[in-house]
Amino acid sequence: MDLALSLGETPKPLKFVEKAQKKKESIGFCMGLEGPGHIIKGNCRSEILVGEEQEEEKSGSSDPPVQLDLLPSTPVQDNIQPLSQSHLPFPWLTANLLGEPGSSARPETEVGMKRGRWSATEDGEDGAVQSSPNSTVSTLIQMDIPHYLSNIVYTSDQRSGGHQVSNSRASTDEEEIINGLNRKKLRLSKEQSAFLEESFKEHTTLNPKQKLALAKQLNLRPRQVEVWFQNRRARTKLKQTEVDCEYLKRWCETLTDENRRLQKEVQDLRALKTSQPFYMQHPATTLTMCPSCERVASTTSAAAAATTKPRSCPSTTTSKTQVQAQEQRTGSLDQAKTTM
DNA sequence: GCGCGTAGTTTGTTTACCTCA
DNA sequence: TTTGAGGTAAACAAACTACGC
Repeated sequence: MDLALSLGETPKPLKFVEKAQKKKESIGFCMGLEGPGHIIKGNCRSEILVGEEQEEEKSGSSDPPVQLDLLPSTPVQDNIQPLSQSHLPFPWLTANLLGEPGSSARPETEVGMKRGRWSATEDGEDGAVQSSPNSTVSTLIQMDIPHYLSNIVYTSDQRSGGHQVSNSRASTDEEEIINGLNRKKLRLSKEQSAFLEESFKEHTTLNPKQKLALAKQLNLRPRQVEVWFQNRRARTKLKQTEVDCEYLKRWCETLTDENRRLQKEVQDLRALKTSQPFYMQHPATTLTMCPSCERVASTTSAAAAATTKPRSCPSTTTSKTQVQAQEQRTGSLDQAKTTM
């Protein structure tokens, strides 16, 4: 993102900000400082919602900000409030995020925000910065988001922390044209991704209700949630395909080895056959392999026609002479092998 | 015709690596 | 030799399109 950030200078006004200001809309693209040297930036949600999204906005216009806490240290599941609404699409989805009518005093939900501020504790990743008051680099994003999530302000680290800011994608086509972009792509925050992953574990597909609830909870558009699930399913399938391919590859190698071994055995038997005229006294001999013991045995064509199982197979009823013949053949084969 | 899912594609972001001053 | 800036390619993910059911 190319933002002209400079300390001590007045940032260039953005066209769409100006435009929104003229419209007396809260566009929510905020820049500021969070302590000395703390650059604060972020593109805030300013979106002309249509259809159901617009309805959502209207429905919760007076609600206080929702505190989300996606801190890894506070697993979502551990903070699940007992579901008062059994119809909630996800067990870890707390009811207060669904914008209950008349519920002005919502309990806090722990999804990464505390008092409307992302904690963004992304420790463990190369130089990830905690967005604490002591952090040197943090991004404070104030999002002008739907009213049911209004006043949410969260911090997120910058590049070092990986995916951040991103949130609150939501410019209209008009704005995108203004910004010279046909398509804006903003990365979801780690918290959002983690939350979506959790929900994906529960359901790989979403019904409209679940999609809306998730979108609300994560402050994303339903379309974003939908796309995320689509891509997630695609990734899962791709991964599974790779695993299957790997398995088939190994299986193919095994079969190739087995085939090579058997061909070698056939070759040995043929060599034995030519070196021992004893076999020539017999009528047409067929080499067959017992599927159970994988032993190769020679049988007459009549016997082979009668059964596919070699008569020398230990698993079958064998006569004394057959065993002796097998032993004789085996011994000859071993002898032939040692002389090779 | 609408809604949804999938496959394939496009595009923006991140990151590692390299070069050079 | 070290360091930081800048360029580049690969990998990844978000978003889109076309198509089928």
